[in-house]
Amino acid sequence: MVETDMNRKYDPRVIEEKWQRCWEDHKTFKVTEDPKKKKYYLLEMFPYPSGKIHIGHVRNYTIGDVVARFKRMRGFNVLHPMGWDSFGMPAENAAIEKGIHPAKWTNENIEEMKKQLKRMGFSYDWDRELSTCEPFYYKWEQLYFLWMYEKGLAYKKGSSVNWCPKCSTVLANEQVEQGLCWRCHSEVQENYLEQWFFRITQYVDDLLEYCDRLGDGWPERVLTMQKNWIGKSYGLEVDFPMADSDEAIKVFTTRQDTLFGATFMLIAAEHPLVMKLAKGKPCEKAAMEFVEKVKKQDRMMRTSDYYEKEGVFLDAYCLNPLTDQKMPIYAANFVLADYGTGCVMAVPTHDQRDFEFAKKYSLPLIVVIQNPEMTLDAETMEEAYVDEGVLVNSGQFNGMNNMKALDAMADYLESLGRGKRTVQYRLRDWGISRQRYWGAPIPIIYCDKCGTVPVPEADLPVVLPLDVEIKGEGGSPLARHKSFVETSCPSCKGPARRETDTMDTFVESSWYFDRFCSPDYDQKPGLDRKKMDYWLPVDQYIGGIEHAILHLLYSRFYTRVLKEFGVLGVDEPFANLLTQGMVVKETMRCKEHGYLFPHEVKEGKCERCSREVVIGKTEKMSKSLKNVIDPDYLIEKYGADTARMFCLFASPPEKDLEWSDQGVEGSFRFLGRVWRIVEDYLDDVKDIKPFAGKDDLEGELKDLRRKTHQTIKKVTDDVDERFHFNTAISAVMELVNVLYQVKRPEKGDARSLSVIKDALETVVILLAPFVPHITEELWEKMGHRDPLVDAAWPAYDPAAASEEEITIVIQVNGKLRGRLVVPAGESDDKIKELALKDEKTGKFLEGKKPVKVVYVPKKLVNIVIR
RNA sequence: GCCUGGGUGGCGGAACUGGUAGACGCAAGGGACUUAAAAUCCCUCGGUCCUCGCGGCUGUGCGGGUUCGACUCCCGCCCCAGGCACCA
Repeated sequence: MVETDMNRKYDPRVIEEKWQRCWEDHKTFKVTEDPKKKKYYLLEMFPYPSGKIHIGHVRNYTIGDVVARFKRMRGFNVLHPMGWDSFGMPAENAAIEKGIHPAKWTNENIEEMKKQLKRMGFSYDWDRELSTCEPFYYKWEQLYFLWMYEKGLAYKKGSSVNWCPKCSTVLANEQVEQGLCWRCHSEVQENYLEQWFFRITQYVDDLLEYCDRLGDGWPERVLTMQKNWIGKSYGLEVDFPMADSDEAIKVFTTRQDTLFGATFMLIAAEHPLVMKLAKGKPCEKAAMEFVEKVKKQDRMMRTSDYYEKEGVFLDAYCLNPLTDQKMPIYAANFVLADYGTGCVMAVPTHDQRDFEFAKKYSLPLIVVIQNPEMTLDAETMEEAYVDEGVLVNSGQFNGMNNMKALDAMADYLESLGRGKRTVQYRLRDWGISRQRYWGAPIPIIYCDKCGTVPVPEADLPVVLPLDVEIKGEGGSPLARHKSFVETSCPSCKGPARRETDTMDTFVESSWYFDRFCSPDYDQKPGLDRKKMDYWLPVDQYIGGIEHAILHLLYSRFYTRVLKEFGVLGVDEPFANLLTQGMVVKETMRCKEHGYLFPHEVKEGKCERCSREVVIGKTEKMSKSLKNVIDPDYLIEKYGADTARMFCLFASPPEKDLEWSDQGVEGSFRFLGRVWRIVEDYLDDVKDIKPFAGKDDLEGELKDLRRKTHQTIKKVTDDVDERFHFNTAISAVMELVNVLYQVKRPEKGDARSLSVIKDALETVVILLAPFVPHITEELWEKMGHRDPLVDAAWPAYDPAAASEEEITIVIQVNGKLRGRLVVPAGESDDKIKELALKDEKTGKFLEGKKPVKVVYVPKKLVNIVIR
């Protein structure tokens, strides 16, 4: 059959669908454990099924797919799964707004997004697909909860939460906007609720310590963020005796060196001690009002600027344990109740907050660290002195450097029995209770007689009932669901109530990567240890920087818990982490119609009113700014390969990707260029074997062969070691450019054509991980029966890649003055000699004698003159 | 305020341990093909000066320094992005 021009044109739609079907039919990406092969577990952060994939997903998953396909070609047994983080609030909101059941909404979204992911040609083993909202999944999470409860790793305690009285539900911090509920704008209250917690603090030192061991595989900044979040600080607990009783106030400080300068005491407003001290005194009323005010202030804190430091005197005194000086006690709005002991010794001379407070309430100041540059005077100071210096007014410690005195003073206080070295952390236990419907039920039953009773393992899963009424108000739908709530006590069989809180969705995402290793395993404990041992840890994890702290920290914690249960055997879940940048695009707005979608702009004018469009800042793509690109549209117009190509080529993965329509066009053009050069040679090279590399070549063909092997090396290094796909692709572009430059050999010139064929095949193979469809098609056209996806990654031949001539740069005093082309094997002495004799360079020597000649082998000669 | 990144042509970005700054792509300009256009293929492309050369000077946020030689290392400063933010 004669091929017409039509079916020889690059038509992405046809070939992409063809190969996607082929991969699906052959289950190409299905993997099983194979002890003979080296495993490679590649994972991208699974998506929340919000409806459609966005460009951020396209980028994230394309990066992962390149690595997965590359590793596969390198002979690894690659696990590359995909699933759905399918519990969460948007589903509940959709239910409230549109009256669709969360389950229906979620599953429809999954359906749609799965179609889109398949259309991108990602190499997932879909047989391992999981969805966290299925009982089949969360059943095991409930089991781990029971085990954690047993070990005291899960516990219940009272804690304060953001509470919206109208919606009668708890709000996450990010759902409180300027102290108001994000949905109904009622004033958010502080509410004290019994909540479930995971004791993450039990592993705090281990989590911190391993930050350093993860060193090579994780980005530095993620580790610093985690370390800061954990916030370990070494200090001292010091007792401050009350002036008129035997009791004492305990404070935590890291600055015992300033203790002689502590002139008053501060207590967090919410601290019970505040009302205890004020009780029955004239200040009681003022104290109570103050506490109420601060509680409200606290809600505003996140969104407002610094608020003023305020306090109220509690008409009580304690004593400085070293000077016995009387210290007035204040309740203050800026002291944190849940850090340290909730009480703070105030040193106004050396702490800016304390300084401001002291000025406001005219409290005494004593300088205890003297500034070596300029003598400090407590009377005239305008701000606290917070740098290093020499101790003064500090008894036997006078004259010491304050940093050096830290240990000495700790020893002294410990010897007096008034202090004790301790460690404090910023990290708190992880509150996992959510007063919401669309989440995994917490497997606990409350009985009036027996108290808190865990659901017996045999009764798991506690299935989330689907027949609920979901309204915006009136609290959790679960709490209103009679047949769910009303149950019998597992221990006394009497009437009992179920826990109606569900778990934070971060719990599901803390172990999904484990479940991917044995997604169908239906025996206790839901994870098959043999498979865990084969696949874990994840060799490469890829996702957005927005999860740098919470998701990654929780996953690290959960891994430790599961290890303790013997469910798996690794210390850390993710050996290597790549955090990819955001996708950004310029914003466009019209004076009349506000932000505009790209399709609403026609030739720089607003489609509706023909006004000039103003190009705004480049920002992260978001629906509200309308600077979005629809992946479906891209695929429709250019195909998945072009979309992938652009995401990879425009910038390295860790940087932000700036969207450019012209850049997409360029990527499409390049693929067309590859397609045409292969098509062009196809008839001539179809039956020719690629050049095998024994006989000598000359001229252009030798250059082409050299370039071919240099490209293999460059692409291999860029992809394998650095994940720099943009430079890898430009290397292939260079090779393609050379192919276009080469003079076309005669039809019968088999030897020359074999070199061309080798170059063409190399282009196709090297591009395979990036653009799998077009390359698979071209591979087939070139006469291959076995699919490219299973082809071996080429090895480069160092001999073929080596240059026979090298260019030596000649510098005079570090300035480029000339070039020298010499045979690669030329001796150093000869090169130096040639450089010194060089005519052009000679002009710049001004007849002077070189003082020195620097020679960098195979690179340059620098002649130094005075 | 503190902690991370990062400032390179008109633009996105290269330059891996100090050794030819600007690979590759986009945009722009020119040429070939075409009746014409599109598509395609080829060439030019940091600035500046002139004697247009295989040319000189200059140029990687700014100011210093180290070095034979600095986009790269050190010190000081400016700007941008992100994270944390009263943690005692």
